[in-house]
Amino acid sequence: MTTTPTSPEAPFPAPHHDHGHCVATALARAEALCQLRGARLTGLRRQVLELVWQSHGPIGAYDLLERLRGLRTGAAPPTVYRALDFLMDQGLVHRIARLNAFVGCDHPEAPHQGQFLICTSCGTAAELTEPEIARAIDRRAAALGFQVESRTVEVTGLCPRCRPPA
Amino acid sequence: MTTTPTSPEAPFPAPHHDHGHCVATALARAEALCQLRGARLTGLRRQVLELVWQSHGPIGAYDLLERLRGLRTGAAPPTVYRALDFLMDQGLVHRIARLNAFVGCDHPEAPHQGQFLICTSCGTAAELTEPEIARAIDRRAAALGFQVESRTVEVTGLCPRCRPPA
DNA sequence: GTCATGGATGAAACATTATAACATATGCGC
DNA sequence: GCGCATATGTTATAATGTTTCATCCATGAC
Repeated sequence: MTTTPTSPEAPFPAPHHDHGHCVATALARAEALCQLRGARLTGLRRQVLELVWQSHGPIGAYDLLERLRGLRTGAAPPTVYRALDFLMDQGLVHRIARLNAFVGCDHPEAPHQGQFLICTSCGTAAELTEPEIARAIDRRAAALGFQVESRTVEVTGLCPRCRPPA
Repeated sequence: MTTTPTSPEAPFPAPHHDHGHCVATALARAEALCQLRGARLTGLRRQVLELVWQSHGPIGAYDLLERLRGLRTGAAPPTVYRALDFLMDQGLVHRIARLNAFVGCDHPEAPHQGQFLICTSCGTAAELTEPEIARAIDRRAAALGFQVESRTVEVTGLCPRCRPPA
């Protein structure tokens, strides 16, 4: 597979890749994962997950709501937030605190917190899974007697396509 | 000085330390720093900074507003947010994205982004300045061609005083 | 001195993000 | 079918943050 725009080695997606394929893959994986876990990926939750993936970058809850209303009537804020809560519990979606926005997870199999590189120019967010970052945090925390529960790492800057060439 | 509860070596403050002293020190330092920079630490901004420090932990903008109204009449949300913007520009205050809250900075002299250990039990937040964490982030970002602007590192867990003894 | 200028604050309204509370529906085991 | 837990519908509200325009005030030019 030569076009894996969301693989760990190339977390920033190519500009014109077949994103429909990404979405389909993510949904299929979510389906399988929930079945395995006995979690109920209902129609609503599946729709919300699909919308998150379609956005192809961090998307706010109210933007999701607006799009969801194109798919079903009667959707309200709790509709979206509850679906997102489920999806986050399952590791299918991450929340980016700095942006108040949500993004699909590439590798939901193992529970984890995302580390993100967020481009301030084009808005894309690339997820990292860098053990060295987590280790550096954990070492310092341990030295201070702090028992780590979760790590939020959100880096802003310019992605390879948006940064000045030189 | 044997009681420096906010020194880099002991970022979690002792329970009963003289916090009034911390506040006074922070204000004096802010005063000197702004004078040096030609920045105007006005009465309002000074009051807000004092309230942030007095809270002795992350505090929300609307909590600050409520307290500020005890000191002056007519304060509104922009009153607080504008003061906080100034204080953040000067590095005197950091924002913790996960908490939508603000906290005084221990070492505002050099511009930096904070790294925080946030106790989910008692709510205190300890600021780190750990080059190794920043380096780990920068290494991975550089490998991906990402040009870093700012790094948000917010770790939740249990502080030494709240964690189970064993 | 006073006058122009720009930054700081006052004041009202509004925008965005998230949750509470309670009712209804739906799926699933028995 | 019944009963139960979970999921969803619905309304309202809370919490957080911004826009806009008016007014004030310190500072420097003249």
